[in-house]
Amino acid sequence: MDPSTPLQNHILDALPEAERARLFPHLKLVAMPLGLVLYESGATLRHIYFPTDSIVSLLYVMQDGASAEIAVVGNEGAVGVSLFMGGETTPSRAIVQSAGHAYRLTGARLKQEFNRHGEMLHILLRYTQSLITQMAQTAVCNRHHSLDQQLCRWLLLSLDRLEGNDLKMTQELIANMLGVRREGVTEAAGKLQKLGAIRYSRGKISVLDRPQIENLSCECYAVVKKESDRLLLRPRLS
Amino acid sequence: MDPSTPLQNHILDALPEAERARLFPHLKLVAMPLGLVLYESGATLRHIYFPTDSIVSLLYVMQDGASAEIAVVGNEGAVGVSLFMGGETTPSRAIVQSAGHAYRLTGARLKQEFNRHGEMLHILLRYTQSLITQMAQTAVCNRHHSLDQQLCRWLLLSLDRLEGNDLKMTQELIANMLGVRREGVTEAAGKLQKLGAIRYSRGKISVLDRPQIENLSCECYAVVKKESDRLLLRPRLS
DNA sequence: CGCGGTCTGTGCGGTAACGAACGCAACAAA
DNA sequence: TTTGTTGCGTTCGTTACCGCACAGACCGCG
Repeated sequence: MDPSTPLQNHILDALPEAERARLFPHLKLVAMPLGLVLYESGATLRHIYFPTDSIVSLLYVMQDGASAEIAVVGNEGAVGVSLFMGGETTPSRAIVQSAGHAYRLTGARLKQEFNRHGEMLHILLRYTQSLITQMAQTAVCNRHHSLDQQLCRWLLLSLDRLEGNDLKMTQELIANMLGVRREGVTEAAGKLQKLGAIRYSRGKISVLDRPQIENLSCECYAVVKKESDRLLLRPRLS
Repeated sequence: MDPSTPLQNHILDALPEAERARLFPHLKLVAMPLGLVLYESGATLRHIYFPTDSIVSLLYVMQDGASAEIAVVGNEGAVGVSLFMGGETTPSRAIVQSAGHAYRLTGARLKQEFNRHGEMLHILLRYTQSLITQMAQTAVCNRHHSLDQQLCRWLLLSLDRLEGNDLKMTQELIANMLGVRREGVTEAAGKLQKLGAIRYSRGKISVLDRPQIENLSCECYAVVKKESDRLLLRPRLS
């Protein structure tokens, strides 16, 4: 493959030619099967991952086994920011939520590139800020919004990171992500289905009416989306 | 004042002699009165603040006026990380939660120092990671833990950033931070008072039995504290 | 075809937090 | 001393979500 073809990951694609060429030989395209754990809470990260057509959830799992999603990462970002932030580990778990692929880079190579203080550094830092926004909004959303609204937000976040309008996802798994009961998801999803906004059966959800979902969602989705676009799509600042 | 005296802000104090000396002439010690808004949602940041004896809350305020605290910053950190992360703004508000002082640095000077890629960069990035941890844990806590537990967590976070065991804070303000009703705080605080863990009246809270508060708190406080210590107190890595 | 596992639907009692309203006490200013 | 303000306490009905239990529906497989 030619180093100049798009890699389908926004961060890699945003790199200037020289940096991309330098990095390219060290990128390894790997499969990301559903449920694969990229890193565990507290475990030292070996690689950073740049998803292409996969989605990864950053999940916090509590002592009693309950869990909550902190953020979701797709082809707009990277998994393993603590590698270049300096901490090497985080108290959360990264798990593949939608199967696909990702480019993988060893921690050492990443730090090498990061320490050249080129565009890679700035892009990664801006991405990290958008990740921070997503986490902050998740906190707010968990505090104030209903399960129905949160489900809509979650569907939209996933949809934005996928081709097409279908996602393979059981209600049980969604419940794990949102940190709620499976029955709660059944009920909320049932409402959406009655409204004709989605259709689902046995682990496959088809979004039929995205505008309606956006309407039913809380402001959190829009805030994150807007901030994310501002940080990552707009022409470089400073 | 001599540039080598401790400044009572962990980030500044952790800088090597040379960087501290370079920065010192540009630091301005400013008063931080209760309620002062350091920046509004979406507004361009002019300065970065390094609190000494003050505490700043990062608060998200929703369209309908409801609010939720995202993180809290004291003398362990800095307010305005989006300046060096590259985004210049954030969708949250920074408001002084406990009066005191802070060192202030213009955004331009900060970026100048940051772009020298010295120790300042690494310290700020590690601090940012600890901030990320705090936000993530806030999200989890909002999802799964009771108001009582969250109040305990909040008290501990504040105590860690203050001298002594008293905090000036009405139940109404605490409710704003936690994003709950004032009555809920009254009830939770009443329980703590009955247990002899705290005493309060008219905006002054005295913590009498900190170990008990730690006991009643959820795991979230300990997780954040531990990760924060790891990132900021331990000898420099890599 | 029948069997077993996975996924979804539903119902029921329990509870934590909500919204609203009101009362009271401490303090400050007039 | 009165009056207004601020901070705290309490009550009541409502609601969203929980935990549990079980039933049906769909799918793959022998």
